[in-house]
Amino acid sequence: MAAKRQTRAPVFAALGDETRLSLVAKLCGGRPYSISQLTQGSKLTRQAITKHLRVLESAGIVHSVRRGRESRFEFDPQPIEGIKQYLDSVSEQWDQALSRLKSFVEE
Amino acid sequence: MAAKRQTRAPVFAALGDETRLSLVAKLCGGRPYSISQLTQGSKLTRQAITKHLRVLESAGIVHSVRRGRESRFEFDPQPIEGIKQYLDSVSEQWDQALSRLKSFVEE
DNA sequence: CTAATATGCAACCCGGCGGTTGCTTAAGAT
DNA sequence: ATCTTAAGCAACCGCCGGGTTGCATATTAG
Repeated sequence: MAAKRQTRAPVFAALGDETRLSLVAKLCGGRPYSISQLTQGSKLTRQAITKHLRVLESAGIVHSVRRGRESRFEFDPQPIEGIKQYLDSVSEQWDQALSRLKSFVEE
Repeated sequence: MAAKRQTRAPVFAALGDETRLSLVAKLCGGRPYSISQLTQGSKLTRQAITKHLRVLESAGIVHSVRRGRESRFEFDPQPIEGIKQYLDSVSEQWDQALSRLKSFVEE
């Protein structure tokens, strides 16, 4: 699974939009929502919401399941876990840099 | 500086680019880098790198300090800590949904 | 002083993104 | 069989983002 590297930028990009963030906020509650349901309350068109959902889907953050005439979207946690790990590694590097600096000053 | 709330989408967007991710990777090591230094090794132009740095700066992830004729960029950890917290809340919601589902199935 | 280095500024190009409108097709409801 | 609701498809639009080139300016080196 080493070939999966360098693929977290699209995940960040997918989350880099307020509309998409609110969609994620709704969907991560566990319950699936149809496109129409997700459009309710939003000032945007159904097609606009659909496009945003496709972006999230391409990033692997959600997936759709056709159910009758509606397609229900469900949350998928793996990509977000992935970027959480990445951010942890960034923080860790930073913390190590800080402690190196501190011990340097102290000596 | 309290009126900064609900502004994590720009942070995600700033990280939604491979070039910017590698800049962050370099800068989070603690050592400041000038624009020319950051351009070294990259196939991009100095101006391209500069633009990326400005994007990161607007998101609060880095800041520049003028030093003589060069401007050195340094990492700033707060915005990334912010989105880490946000992602934690998403994961938490998801986990709670899972456990609710589990206990529902079990009864 | 002069040359070289580091950056800033501005214009420009192109492609993709966010969003809309219009029409079509698929499934339920009556 | 018909009406209605959910969604897909496609074209179109304005705009911003990533990238380049060209030139101007400031600071350091010789």
